[in-house]
Amino acid sequence: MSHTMKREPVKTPTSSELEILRVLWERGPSTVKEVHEALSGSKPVGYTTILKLLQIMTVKGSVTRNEHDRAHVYEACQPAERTKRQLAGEMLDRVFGGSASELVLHALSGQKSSHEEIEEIRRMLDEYERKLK
Amino acid sequence: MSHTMKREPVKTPTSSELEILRVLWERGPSTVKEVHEALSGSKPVGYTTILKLLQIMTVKGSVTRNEHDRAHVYEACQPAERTKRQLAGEMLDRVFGGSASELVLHALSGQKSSHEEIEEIRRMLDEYERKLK
DNA sequence: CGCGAACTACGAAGACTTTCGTTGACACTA
DNA sequence: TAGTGTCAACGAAAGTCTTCGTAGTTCGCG
Repeated sequence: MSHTMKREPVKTPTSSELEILRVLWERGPSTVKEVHEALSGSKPVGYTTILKLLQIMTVKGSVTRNEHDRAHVYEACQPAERTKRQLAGEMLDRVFGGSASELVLHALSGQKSSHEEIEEIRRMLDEYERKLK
Repeated sequence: MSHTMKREPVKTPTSSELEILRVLWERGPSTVKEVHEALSGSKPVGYTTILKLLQIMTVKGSVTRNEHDRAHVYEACQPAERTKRQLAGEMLDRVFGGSASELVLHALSGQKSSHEEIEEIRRMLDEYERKLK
C-alpha cells in the first residue's frame, strides 16, 4: 500500500538523534551496543536510552535496521551530506534570512579558524563558481 | 542579591522564540501587538500565543520589558550578532565537528548563491585573515 | 536442564514547547 | 454609567523529546 502512505518531508533530526546519526555516519552500520559505547565516551547515557532512540528513529524512518542477527544493526537512511545540507539550509533561512555571507561571518567570528581552513573555504568558493558556469 | 543568582549560560532560543527575536532585532523594542502583526504575515498565529511566548522569554531572560505604558514594550536582551554567532557556533560543533569549510560547503550546496554573494564571502575571508595578523 | 548474559520491546514519567481560551483590569465614549 | 475595545495574566491541553526501569526472549554453557 505504499501509494496510500504519505511521503513525509524527512523532518530534521532532533538533538539526540543527530548525535546518533553522527556515530552511524562515522562508523557505518552499527549495533545499539556500538552506538552506546561510542556515545558513552563523552557523557553517561543508558543503554536502553540509545535503544529506544534507535527504535523511534526506525519508526520515523531516519534509520533502517537489519534484524538478521540477534543484535540488530542500524544504519542511517539519508547520507550524511544530505542531512548536513538540510540542517545548514535551515539555519541559513531561519537565522540568517538566506544570506550565506552572514552565516559565514558569524560562524567564523565564534571560533578561530586556521589559515588552512580559510584557504579551504576559498577553494570551495572557486569550485562553487566553476560549477555555476 | 545578584551574587547569589546563577549566571545561566544563556540557552539558545527555541524555534518560536527565534522568530520573535528576529522581529525584535529588526524592529527594535516592540509591543505584543506589533510582534504579532509582523508574524501574522507569514502564518496565522494567535495574539495570546505571542503574548505568552514573550512572557516566558521575559522569565527566561532573553527579553526585557518596559511596563511604563499599558502596552508593554519588549526588547531582546542579547544583540542579534551574539545570538547568531552562538547559533552558528553550535551548528558548527554539533553538525560539522568544528569544520567551518564543511559548513560553508553544505550551506552553499543547498541553495544557489549569486556571484555577488560569493564575492562578499571572499571579502569577509580577507577581512578575517587581516584581523588575525 | 537450568542459569546468567546479552538483547529487544514496552510503558511511563518528567521536562519542554506551543497554542489558545478565558478572565479581569482599564480606559474611552455614546 | 453601561458598553466596547485593548491588554496582561493565567491555566491548561496537546504534542515532543529524553530517559530509563522492567519484563520477556534467546543463546551458550556447565
